[in-house]
Amino acid sequence: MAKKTGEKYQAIIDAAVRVIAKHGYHNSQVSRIAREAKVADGTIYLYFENKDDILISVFNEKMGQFIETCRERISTAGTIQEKLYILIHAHLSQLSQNPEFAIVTQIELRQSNEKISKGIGEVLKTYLTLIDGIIEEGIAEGIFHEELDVRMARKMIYGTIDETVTSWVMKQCKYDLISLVEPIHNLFLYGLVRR
Amino acid sequence: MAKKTGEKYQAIIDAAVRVIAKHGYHNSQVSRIAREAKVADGTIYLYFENKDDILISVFNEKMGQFIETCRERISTAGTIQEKLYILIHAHLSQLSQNPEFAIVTQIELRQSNEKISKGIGEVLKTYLTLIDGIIEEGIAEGIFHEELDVRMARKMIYGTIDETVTSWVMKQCKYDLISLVEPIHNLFLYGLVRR
Amino acid sequence: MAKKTGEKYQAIIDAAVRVIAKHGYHNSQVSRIAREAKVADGTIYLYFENKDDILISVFNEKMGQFIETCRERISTAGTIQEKLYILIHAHLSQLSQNPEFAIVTQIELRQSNEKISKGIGEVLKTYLTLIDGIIEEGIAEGIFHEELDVRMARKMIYGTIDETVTSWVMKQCKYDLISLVEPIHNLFLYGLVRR
Amino acid sequence: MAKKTGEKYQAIIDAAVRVIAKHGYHNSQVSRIAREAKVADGTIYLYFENKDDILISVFNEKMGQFIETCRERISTAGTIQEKLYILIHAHLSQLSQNPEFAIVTQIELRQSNEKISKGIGEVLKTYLTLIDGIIEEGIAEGIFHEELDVRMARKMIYGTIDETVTSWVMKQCKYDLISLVEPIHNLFLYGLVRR
DNA sequence: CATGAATGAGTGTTCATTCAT
DNA sequence: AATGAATGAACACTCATTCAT
Repeated sequence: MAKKTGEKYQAIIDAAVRVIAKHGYHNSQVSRIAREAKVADGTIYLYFENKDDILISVFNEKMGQFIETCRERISTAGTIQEKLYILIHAHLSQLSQNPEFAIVTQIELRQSNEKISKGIGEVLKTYLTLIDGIIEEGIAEGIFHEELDVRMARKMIYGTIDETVTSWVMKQCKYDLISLVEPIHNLFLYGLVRR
Repeated sequence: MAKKTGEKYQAIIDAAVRVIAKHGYHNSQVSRIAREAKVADGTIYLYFENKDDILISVFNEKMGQFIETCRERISTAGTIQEKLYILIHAHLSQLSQNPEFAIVTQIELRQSNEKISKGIGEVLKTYLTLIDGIIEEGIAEGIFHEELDVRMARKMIYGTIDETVTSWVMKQCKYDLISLVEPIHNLFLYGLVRR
Repeated sequence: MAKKTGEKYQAIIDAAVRVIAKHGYHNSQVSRIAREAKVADGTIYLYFENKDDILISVFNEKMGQFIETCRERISTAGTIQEKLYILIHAHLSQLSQNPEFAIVTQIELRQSNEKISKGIGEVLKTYLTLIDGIIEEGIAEGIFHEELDVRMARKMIYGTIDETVTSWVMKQCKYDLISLVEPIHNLFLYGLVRR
Repeated sequence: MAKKTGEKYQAIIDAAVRVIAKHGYHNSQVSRIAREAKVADGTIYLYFENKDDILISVFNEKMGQFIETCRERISTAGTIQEKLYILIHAHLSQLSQNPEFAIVTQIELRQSNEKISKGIGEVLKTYLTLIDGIIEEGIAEGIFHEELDVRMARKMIYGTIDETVTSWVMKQCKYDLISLVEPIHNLFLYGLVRR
């Protein structure tokens, strides 16, 4: 029914990101996205089931690329510590370079409804699995604590980075996000306590 | 104009938490909250400016108590490590005992609009300041790394705990949250890397 | 049920005129009138059947005095021409001295509903009858055209004066109303055509 | 945004006149007008900004034609006296033939709010200017008193005719309005006093 | 494929009125 | 007589979705 390809499909996805970033989720009417994408309102429904589907697709498309980029970069790393470093860096640098998308993921998409949350959850899982992989490898290599709770460690990593980006967006993306990679990396590896 | 005391005020606040937790923010009509609180629709507006004000008040009232409890418990602790432990424990145990409120804070309130976000931000700041205090004290006592970036460390602590609670709520609050206090505490103190 | 005397009755009437003149009919809530009269909302209903009754009573009370004043002044006049002059003068001077009441009669009360219109009609009739008396006397005395249609002449007199006051109110009561008595009088007596 | 043409636009305008004339301004809900016009509630908002805009448009559309008709007919007249006669006749005959519109202009539109009054004022001014033209011409031709106050004379003419129509509407449009043209004309030209 | 005019369900808020005290 | 907290009916407007062209 809804065909998920074609240049109009992409145009709508891109328009949606721009509109949501600019006007906020609650002011992103279908007709506004249509206008921004220079298509008719009805055309939207040739490519998307409904409004939620636009939002979910936006996230999937963009997040898909995001994760792929992370995975590729990590694969170039040597040590576990480097992989973790690259993960943090890839996450922050990508959002840093695309503040509009950052606004959408950190703020606007969380203001949406349950159905969207679920749709998003699916893709996020892939990302979390990527993090899990690094942690498990670290344990297997004897670098990380062997009794580490993988899911817990993942929550620390994801939760910390996510909170960092949210703070940055809330502060109008005014400061340099990349400079935080190093301190985050250190916190993850060695924690708060001095030796 | 809107008087923020009285038993009806409390009844509405409590009804709002129940209704939002059960039906979600977007299905929490004023009339539904009124019915749940056993008052007339119009009565709501004797105690609250508007719908947003209900949400903000819910958060302020409940979060106010939450923070106070955290602060009190922390003041009983001896070492910095204990204080951090108690913070994590207080946070998780309180939400653990009130899953309805947890749902509201972790999911529903983030789906609200800008005005609500602002109202919430104020109170949250108090909590973050509480965390900052612990970190600064840890540095001053020479227990934490002296070059620690306080705001970054705070983001790790808050981000990790927040993500932990969100995960728990998303998984229907099925598992024991308190058992996570210990691993979180260890992660915060010593990080991922084995010595 | 509603007792129409007492100092609170008067206080409410006066408060209503002030509130309506200042905030307009559609912004004159019962509670606002009550506050202005320094009585409780419920007290209003000890003196008035309902909101419409306040409005009607305002008009009756004030218009009653208005008509009485007109009648008294006219009785002092000698000729018919003088009586007509005095009528115009009494009408314009009274409203001129009380712009608040003028606003209420010319603008606000006409924005009210059917029931109020009817209540007002009753009192107005008394005024129109007063005008009729002058016209009939004029005809009887052979001063006015004998074939004059009394009701039509009355409509001219009332319609012209009323339109004059409305214009003046719409123009913020900025100019002198009394100076119009003379030209109106001339128009009534001799019409437009030169002899 | 609101496109002010098309058959649905006309249908809504006409429905509004019927509904308001029948049920009164305060009982003319948008949904009622929509039902009468056989369109959906939302369709109203494709053609009108808001409810007030319907009322204003009703007046402008109908009053526009009204004024145009008056102007055309007057242009066929010879003497000033004839022009005045035709003005009165055109005014009364048009409303006489459309009692529904008469009810709306004389009663219901005056019960509306300030914004509507303003919208209406604009068009009315055109009509008053038309009257002014006749008076000025009468003075220039030496037929009317040279010291005539044009604005005052206009108020007499408009006020008298307006009051005449209002009376007629209040009396359920039961008697013949046209038969009043002659006496009104005489009053305007020669006033009350016999020569 | 594409259009965009038309649809109509859904809801926060006001305020005249009541009545227990 | 007086109060004022509580009531609940009423309504304009938005916007996701459809479908005839």
